[in-house]
Amino acid sequence: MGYTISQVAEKTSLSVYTIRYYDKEGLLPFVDREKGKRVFHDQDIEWIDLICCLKNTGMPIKDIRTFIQYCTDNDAVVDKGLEILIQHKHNVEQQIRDTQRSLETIEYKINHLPQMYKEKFSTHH
Amino acid sequence: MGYTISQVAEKTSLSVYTIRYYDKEGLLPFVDREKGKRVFHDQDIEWIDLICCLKNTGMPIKDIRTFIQYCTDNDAVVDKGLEILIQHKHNVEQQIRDTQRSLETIEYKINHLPQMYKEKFSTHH
DNA sequence: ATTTGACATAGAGTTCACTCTAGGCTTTAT
DNA sequence: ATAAAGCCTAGAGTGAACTCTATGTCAAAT
Repeated sequence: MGYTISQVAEKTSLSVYTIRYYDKEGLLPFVDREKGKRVFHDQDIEWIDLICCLKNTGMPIKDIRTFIQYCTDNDAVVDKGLEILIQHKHNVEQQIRDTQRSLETIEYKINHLPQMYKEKFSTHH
Repeated sequence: MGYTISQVAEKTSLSVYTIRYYDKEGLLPFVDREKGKRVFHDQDIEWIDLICCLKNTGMPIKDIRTFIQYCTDNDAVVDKGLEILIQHKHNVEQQIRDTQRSLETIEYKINHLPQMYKEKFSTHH
């Protein structure tokens, strides 16, 4: 019943340091304490998974904090949290499109590298 | 014939500071000088575009430097540059898949946020 | 002739997201 | 009873990628 910080570190592949850092930064206001020690439950892991997703898709820590604050404040504000999540979803979709465009450019450059090389660096010109 | 640093800044939407920084970091060894001032040509812009693509897809500066060094050394090593580019292409493809998975998680969480909220924060439990 | 503007360098400062150290407490094993 | 392991906090340190400041040069405009 309840995980220690190092068990959560294993489960989430975050370091213990990072989890404490996230807590310090206000990302984990929902974590319980027992005699000063953090005790994590399954729902907490779900929240941390979401936090990791947001981080991995480029949301800065302070925006994640804002999101979590909206979610923990009260029912009225959870909608604002939802709004942030939906907006971020659109950002990530755009991000995928941008990365795909970069990928196309990289593929193009792979095919044209010898030529780019010649034009610029060949002793021949 | 040839662009100034601020013209290149406009074209690439990098700042003048960033371009100088990249040069300092050895990313732009191909840029000519005239009386101490950098003079950029169209091929240089193509190289800078590639550099931006690599940066935007998460390649660290020092790896970009290595790549550029391979490309500028001599014909024998340009193949090594090509190899790096192809490897990076695979990384980016993986990165897109990862981001798509994160996106799916975010979509799932959007649908389950009210429930996650209730389970953890509702006064009712 | 002087002022303005764009360029240059060296190096300091900033921000972000960790990552680690020092020092302390508490439970468990020997 | 002492040592080891695992938790805690506060705060210092790190590395990446800029971003800016100070200072200086030089060419063109007034």
